[in-house]
Amino acid sequence: MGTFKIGELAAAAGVGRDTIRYYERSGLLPAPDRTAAGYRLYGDADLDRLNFIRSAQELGFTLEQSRQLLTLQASDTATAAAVLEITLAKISEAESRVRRLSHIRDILRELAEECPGEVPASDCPILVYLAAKRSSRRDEAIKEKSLREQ
Amino acid sequence: MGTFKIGELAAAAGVGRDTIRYYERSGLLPAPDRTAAGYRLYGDADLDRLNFIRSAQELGFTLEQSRQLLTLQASDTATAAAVLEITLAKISEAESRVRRLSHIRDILRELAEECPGEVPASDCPILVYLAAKRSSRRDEAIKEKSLREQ
DNA sequence: TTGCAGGTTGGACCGTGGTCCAGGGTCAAG
DNA sequence: CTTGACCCTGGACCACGGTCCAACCTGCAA
Repeated sequence: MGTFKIGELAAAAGVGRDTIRYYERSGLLPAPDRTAAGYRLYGDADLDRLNFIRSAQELGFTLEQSRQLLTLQASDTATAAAVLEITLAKISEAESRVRRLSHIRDILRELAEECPGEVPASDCPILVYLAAKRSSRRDEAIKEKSLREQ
Repeated sequence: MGTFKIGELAAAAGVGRDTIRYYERSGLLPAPDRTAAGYRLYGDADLDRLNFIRSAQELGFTLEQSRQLLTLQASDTATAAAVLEITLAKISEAESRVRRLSHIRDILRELAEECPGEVPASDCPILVYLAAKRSSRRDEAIKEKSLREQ
């Protein structure tokens, strides 16, 4: 309840001042009122908005998606279905990342288990695996896309 | 068997020419011999090296880690234990990412299930969750570090 | 009045793994 | 001899989510 200068808002929300200005530039926070000297003045709604964004970030939403969610929240014509759509997409993204990471983890676990430790590095099954012909490791083209998304 | 120009090596390895030059700059590939005209000339060992790097990338290793693994492979004093150490670190990284992503996925699934779809967006339980006071959502400081690692 | 903490701006920079471009040189085929 | 495909270099640019900087201005306390 009340108005904050940028440093106060930053402290309240647990982010940096620069982050707040960055969010403003990115269209996540509205341009705030200013004092005569040009200082930004914020209110409780801005703190709520920042907290919303932080919660969304923790759930894996990008800033752009957070922006969309905030827009939906403010809309009086949008329905929950639009929010659900974004959420379902995020769920399947999380699912495929979990699948891919679990797969990697399993391969690494197997290799680590086989590794005796006290042999020369060049005999290490992990390096042998990495040096092996790639012909069998299947469907390169498919995986290529998901390399960025690990 | 044979020597390649950069385009041939790129095609054989399934990467771009620029990627090969980038790897050279980054110390992942040795500076190759050149023709009189300055063209880079590669051999089978370079193709093997590129394939090694690609395999390592698919297992989630960074280029820097790939470089370390290649160095260990080439060393005649290093033991497999050094490779194992890198691998174990990668495994626990994968494990914590899987935990985090699974947690997110579960929260989103729950919220999505509660969402009726045909209500105004602002009544959507997903948005309600994001707008809720953050006080309960625990241990902010701890999570903060892992935000980048999603 | 002076000092210092805070505010302002525009713009550069970070990591990661590339990708693209301009402006040139080279090489083999037709 | 020209055309086109390939090669060279140095440097800019991409996403993403910030972070930091210089150079300046403001507001409050001692």
